[in-house]
Amino acid sequence: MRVATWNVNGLRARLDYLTHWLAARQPDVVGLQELKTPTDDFPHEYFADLGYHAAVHGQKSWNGVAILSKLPLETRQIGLPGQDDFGSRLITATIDDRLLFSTVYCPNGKTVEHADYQGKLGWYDDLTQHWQAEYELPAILCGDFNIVPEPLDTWRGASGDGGIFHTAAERKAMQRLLDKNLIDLYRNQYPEEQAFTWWDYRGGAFHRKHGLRIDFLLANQLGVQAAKDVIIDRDYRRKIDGLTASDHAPVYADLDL
DNA sequence: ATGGCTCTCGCGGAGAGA
Repeated sequence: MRVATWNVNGLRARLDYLTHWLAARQPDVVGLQELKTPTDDFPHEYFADLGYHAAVHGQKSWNGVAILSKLPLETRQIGLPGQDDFGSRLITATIDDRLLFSTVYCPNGKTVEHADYQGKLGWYDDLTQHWQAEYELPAILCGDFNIVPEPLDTWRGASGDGGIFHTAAERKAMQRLLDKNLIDLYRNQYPEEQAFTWWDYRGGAFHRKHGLRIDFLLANQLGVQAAKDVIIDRDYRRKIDGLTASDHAPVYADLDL
């Protein structure tokens, strides 16, 4: 089973590009973030024609998450409890009764001085409280976490410490979540590798290798045991057939499930 | 030091993103 996460930066703007990627990589389950589309406007029939069921938690203009699945899926949770005011940022489903799959779009925080920064930390605390340390199924928690876990995960290295996405408080919040028996699949497979999942659109950041690793596939122990290979799909951060990419690359893993 | 691009809404230009 191939599972993936991708912040598409606008579902409607990315529909042709996303379709190209689905055809090329043939993922079984995809967590999408930043739909910027209301739930009722989600193009279910379009994805059905591509062979995907969908569970959707959308919103006008901003945020919005969804799960695409070739296998039957059953929605388990829509929205992070207690955090409705922060937008549509979490959806969870079981896939074919074999996998618990949750995808999140964690708040950005804007700047360390902004009120949203404290809100981001609170949102993380609620996510950590919501996530169970033990699931009977293999479980994946994936998405755009908007935190750089360690200096290796940013082009700025240790000189980035203290800036938004790079603060000690954010890293502790991330660690408390990981302490719920979650493993970062990419970092687990590549302990020393520097690889990014996001590059600013501006200033040729992609070609200058000025990126961040902020999109993760986290897994419980059963999920880690099933994981075979993890790929950060940098090819799909480039323009393809004149189509503009998201500023995030997809990340996918093959699970022996 | 700053902004550098792209998205949405909606029809001009502002806000958000990371």
